[in-house]
Amino acid sequence: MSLCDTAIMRVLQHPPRKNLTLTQVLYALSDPVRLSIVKNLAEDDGKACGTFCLPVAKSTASHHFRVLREAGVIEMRSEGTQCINSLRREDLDARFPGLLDSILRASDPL
Amino acid sequence: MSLCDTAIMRVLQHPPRKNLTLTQVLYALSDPVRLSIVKNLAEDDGKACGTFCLPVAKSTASHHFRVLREAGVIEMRSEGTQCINSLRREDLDARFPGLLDSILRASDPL
DNA sequence: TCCATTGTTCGTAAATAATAGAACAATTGA
DNA sequence: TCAATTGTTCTATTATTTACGAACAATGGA
Repeated sequence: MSLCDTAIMRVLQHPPRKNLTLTQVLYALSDPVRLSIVKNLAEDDGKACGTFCLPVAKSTASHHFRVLREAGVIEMRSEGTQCINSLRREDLDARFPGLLDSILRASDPL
Repeated sequence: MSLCDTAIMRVLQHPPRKNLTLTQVLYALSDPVRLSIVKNLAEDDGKACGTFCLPVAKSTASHHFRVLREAGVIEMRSEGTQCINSLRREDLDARFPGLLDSILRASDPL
């Protein structure tokens, strides 16, 4: 069955670009676990939640992905039983020029 | 009496440049009150705590200044009964190139 | 249909953080 | 010396955040 024909497709809310706020983005990135997710995506975009090696329980990881999504930092789309994540680079760059790059450069290498 | 001769001079702890951490700085700047302090200092450095128009009580403001100081974002020095604040631009730029600028550019004008 | 996989949600507990008022401390000027 | 100014610290309260396990839901393959 094609993905789009799926009867029940989880709809994840993403804030539109214009609604992104600086403080919310900074807050989302101020947690080590969440920052590591973003750093990981910056190097390898489109990864499923389960492929990240995080030092927290599954439910906690789910929470962190949600914080990133609601801040507008990542986009999540379900694909089968998985959840594919990607960085909202264009939106972040448009709204906060240079911010993401400086943060990625400032953080230690993976 | 000269400032340096003062018998009891409050000694404020400031983290050295090398100890600044990205997550701590991001966290410090993720609060609207603290971000407004930093934006204010970026335009008008060397202001005393009392000259900021903040929507919180004196003790709460004191807390926010401390968070900024302990994250290494601002430098505080006492001068008489006042506390003079300045942005640690050079340290921030050295440690996290472009970060402060992008944040100041991204935030709305005062 | 059954089961494994993947991730979310719920309930809850522990830790953090923001806030304010009151008391306090240091400085300066009258 | 006394009082005003400026800011910190203490204490308490409230709210938020992080965390986990258990239960649940959706998907896809055997």
